[in-house]
Amino acid sequence: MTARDTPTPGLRERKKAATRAALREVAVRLGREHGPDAVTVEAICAEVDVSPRTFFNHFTSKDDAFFGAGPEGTTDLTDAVVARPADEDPLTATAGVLADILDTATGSGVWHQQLLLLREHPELLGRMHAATKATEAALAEGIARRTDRTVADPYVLTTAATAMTALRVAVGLWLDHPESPETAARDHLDGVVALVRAGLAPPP
Amino acid sequence: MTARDTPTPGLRERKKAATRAALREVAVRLGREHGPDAVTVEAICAEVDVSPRTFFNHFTSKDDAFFGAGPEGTTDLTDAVVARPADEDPLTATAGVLADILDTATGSGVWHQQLLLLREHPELLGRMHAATKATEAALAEGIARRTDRTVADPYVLTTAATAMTALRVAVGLWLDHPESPETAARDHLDGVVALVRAGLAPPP
DNA sequence: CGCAAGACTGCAGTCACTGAATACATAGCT
DNA sequence: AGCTATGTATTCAGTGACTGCAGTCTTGCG
Repeated sequence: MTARDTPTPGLRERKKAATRAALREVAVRLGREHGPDAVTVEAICAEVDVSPRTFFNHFTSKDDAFFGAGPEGTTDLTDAVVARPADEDPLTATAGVLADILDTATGSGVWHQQLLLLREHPELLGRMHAATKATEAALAEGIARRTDRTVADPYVLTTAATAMTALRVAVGLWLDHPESPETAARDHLDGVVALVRAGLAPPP
Repeated sequence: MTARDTPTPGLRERKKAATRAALREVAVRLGREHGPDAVTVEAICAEVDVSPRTFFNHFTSKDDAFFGAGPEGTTDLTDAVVARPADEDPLTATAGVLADILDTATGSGVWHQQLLLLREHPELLGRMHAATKATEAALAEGIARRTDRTVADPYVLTTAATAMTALRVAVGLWLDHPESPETAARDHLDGVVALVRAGLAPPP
């Protein structure tokens, strides 16, 4: 969904990506072991064997290491929404894009660890909000183009915000039900979206 | 909505509350003037004439001074949702509670300043997320009691989350339209809720 | 008045984070 | 292969958020 143009991005960039991934993995693991606050940047860097300064060349803050904020293009999201089948209404199209992301994300082991870290230490939730907001803005942009409206339009804003909320609720449900198979995350999203589509009418 | 039990809480507590309020006010004002990062705790304390150590006796972090996190009871919210007229569906009842809060909040001058600070410096949004999450949980509890369900129920979670999202979008719209009178915040919320109730169906 | 509690202060220390100068490896060109 | 330009990692020095501790002063109460 991000970049399909670089089959071999060059040794230099590969090494950079490797250290970045190593830093994130160690950060998440240590965070789950001892709690995020108890983990110092120095400790993370010691395990990866890089200097603390290098850490901040990769991540703008310690928290950035915990949840990706990696090179996930937000403009791609806008295009993805626009590229959805024309017969889908805005909510369906947006939810579809999020569902696709969910399918690819559930395959990542680090992603699950990140979610568990978030669940165990809710104080980190706030830090992730920035990334969520960027995603929401990208979705709003796509919805705006699709419906020939502006990004300040109440309908556009509400739909984008609600879609992100649905994703959040769905992921929460998915985490709360570890008994179901991993592919169920998308199903949760579908269920939540169905509730929204019904106008949140009280069920029988 | 919070405490109506202490007519005169004693001189000591009044002075404490006064310094706390002074710290918050100065923090918000300086934050809007120079940006949150450029404002040092030392500068805030210098203006209020207390030691920096005292600052951290009142607020756990510098950001805590920017948005209240004051003694706003969350249990009251749960009761408020339950106490709504029985003929209202869950979404209506929840939105009604939020609308009431909105009405009282719009009267506060500091509240508006805090919102403007948030709008001008979105990186602070994340720090407020914790408070939002607590509010959402309280709403979910109320909805659960109202509908005779559990707080883990997808419908309950989705409704509470969507209501909070609606509030967020409505406040955003309100801030974007300073030309309308102050009482319009509630109207924005009504509009957003109406969109949700329609299942976010694409408008003509 | 005298005493206990609590709010405030100063100090020392840790750690997140930044800018600048530098060493080093890689990429691209000849 | 050799040379150069570019980007990455490192070292160093410094700022500022935040904490624990020990001690002072004010307030509340008997």
